[in-house]
Amino acid sequence: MRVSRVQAAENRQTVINVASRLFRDRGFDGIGLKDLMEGAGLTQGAFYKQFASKEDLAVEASKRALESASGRWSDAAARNPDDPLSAVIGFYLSADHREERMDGCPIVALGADAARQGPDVKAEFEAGIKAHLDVLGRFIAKDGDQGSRDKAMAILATMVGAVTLARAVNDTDLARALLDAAAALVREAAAA
Amino acid sequence: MRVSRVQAAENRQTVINVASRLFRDRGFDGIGLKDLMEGAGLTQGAFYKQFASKEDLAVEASKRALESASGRWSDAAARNPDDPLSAVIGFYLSADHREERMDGCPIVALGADAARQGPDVKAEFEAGIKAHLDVLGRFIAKDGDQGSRDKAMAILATMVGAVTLARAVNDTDLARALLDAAAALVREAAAA
DNA sequence: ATTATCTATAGATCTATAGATAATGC
DNA sequence: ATTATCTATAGATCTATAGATAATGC
Repeated sequence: MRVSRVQAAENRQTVINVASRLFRDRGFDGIGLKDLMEGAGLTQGAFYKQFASKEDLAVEASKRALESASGRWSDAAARNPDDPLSAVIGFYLSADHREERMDGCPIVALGADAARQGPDVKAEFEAGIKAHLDVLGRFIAKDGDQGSRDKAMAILATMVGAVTLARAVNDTDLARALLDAAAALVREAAAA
Repeated sequence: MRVSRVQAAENRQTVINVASRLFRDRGFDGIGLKDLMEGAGLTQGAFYKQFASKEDLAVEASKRALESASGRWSDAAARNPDDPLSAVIGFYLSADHREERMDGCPIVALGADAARQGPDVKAEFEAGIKAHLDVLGRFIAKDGDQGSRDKAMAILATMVGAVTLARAVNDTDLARALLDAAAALVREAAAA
């Protein structure tokens, strides 16, 4: 039954990856350790050799989800160096992103959950939000633009809020209008 | 043990009011029927004569919270007819609002939770979001302003996103900067 | 010898229901 | 007679722990 250290380390990573997706889909309180471990092909009993508590996993899973998310932003920007903002808007403020909670932005999926968690989870969100702001700041900054950090903060807020609103309504036309209106404001803010 | 119809109706309203606050504080999955009912001075056993299910209460509590929230917006606007936008920004994008999850905006506190709920909860969020947009649209509209609904959508997204971000971080200075940056963008958007 | 995972379980809590009680409302 | 609330409980699930197992790693 015992596996090698390498395998155990891999198992740990698999649990974190699974949790980063299932927490986004169902919330920190919406899924139990049994289902999380089974999602990684293990049983519940193996959990506590790998993690100190469910909250510990929430910290690791948040970190993983946020790093993946800011990575997606910089990848999209790198693939479209002429217009990185449009690249990010294109996937973030899209109907697809509205529908893919499990693989979408963790700030939208779990930001309100994080507000109810302890300082360790919030520390990961803080780092992840700063990483998003860094990516945004890099491509909206103009020569001698003092306020690009402030612009990045307002733009990130607009984008996170728009997807939150779009997901909270039934009407897909309203959802689309919310995303489009946010995209327009983001473009204005970046151009100003 | 039985109470009058009037008293029973009052009890129902109390449970809904308590739930509208406790759900915002802890999430739909973060609090059980026992604590909800005790918060209203009743026992768990009385629940199912009043509500069909926990989800049914989630629907009623969402409706109550959202109506109260859009009411707060129009009240603030009515008290400051010269500058209603500043009135709303003043309380919504404030440090106080960041800290009062339980009595604050339900779109921020429960929007991501609502995305995981059934269509009935989402219908209440949709109605509540539309009510917020109506209030906003009323005081940002200028003569012949075709895009005021779009502007209202983008502004609401910015405000909801900013409070979400501000609550997800530990650093209160960063939280303040996020709220202030959003306020600046909201003013620009409304003025444009 | 150590240990990652397994099965099994403790003890708490969850949603929901059943039956008793006591007051209302006819 | 009806019924809002109560106590009690069913049955499921939750987090966490204990002890067995079997493979690793020295």
